[in-house]
Amino acid sequence: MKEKVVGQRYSRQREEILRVVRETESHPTADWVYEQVRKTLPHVSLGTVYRNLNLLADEGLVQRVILDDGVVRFDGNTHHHHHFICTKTGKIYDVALPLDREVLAQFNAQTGFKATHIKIEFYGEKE
Amino acid sequence: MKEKVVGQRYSRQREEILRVVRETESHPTADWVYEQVRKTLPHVSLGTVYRNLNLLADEGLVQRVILDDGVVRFDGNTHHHHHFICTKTGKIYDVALPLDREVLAQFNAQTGFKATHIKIEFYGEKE
DNA sequence: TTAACTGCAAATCCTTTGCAAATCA
DNA sequence: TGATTTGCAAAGGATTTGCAGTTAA
Repeated sequence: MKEKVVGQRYSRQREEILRVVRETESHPTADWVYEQVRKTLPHVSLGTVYRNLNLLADEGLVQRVILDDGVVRFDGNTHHHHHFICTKTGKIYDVALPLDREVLAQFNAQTGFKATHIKIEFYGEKE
Repeated sequence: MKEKVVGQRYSRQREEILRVVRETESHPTADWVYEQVRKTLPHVSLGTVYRNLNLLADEGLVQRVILDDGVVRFDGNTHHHHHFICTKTGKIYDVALPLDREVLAQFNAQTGFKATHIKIEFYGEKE
């Protein structure tokens, strides 16, 4: 379905890049996305992948994720969520939990800051 | 006090680098540390700063901090703590709060993961 | 037609590394 | 002296950018 995917003009490359990010839960790097997209568009360039990932992230169609290792990854899940990182396998899992309000409230009460949002990373071995 | 600062051999450069990181609360980058150390050791090289920051981080004498912007920073505060990032100024504040156990417990109960530690970033305008 | 997009390659940024000289123990 | 550490400069890896050609609208 060649829908116009952002405010910009349609491009096959962008469509494929978005599809790849959406179809995985692996929180891929730009390079991994590039390798995948190459399977359907062998002449795509890495520059195009970077340009489009950034554009899609700016549009809010994908999320940029940077964890402790400093590696830039992308996530097709654009709902607000946190991450669990398995310390054994390195795998990253999306986790949504209704803890935010509570933690924010406690934090603001205890510190006097006015935090409005929060990002949590959980580490441990996935049971 | 030219104490032997790590398991390795003493060096003036390493001492200065550690001092600079300890004396600021600004969560500096390697480059900022380099500029500061240059004030007392004008011939220090950026490579030496990187080498020592990494060494000190590995020894646990400083902490490496990577937040949403992907920039690698260092923190002389080696106690377990979280960060508050002012969305207006970009300033990073250390925050210690006794919320971890609680959040971890709730998270594990709700998800079935076995998270053992947690990293929280708070965003908002500093009151 | 023409503004947006692409592939390519070069440039940039941050960090690491190899090496010969200097330094600590 | 011998092992570490240094400064320097070159190498590396990830990402961005300039440009001429291509393509969607």
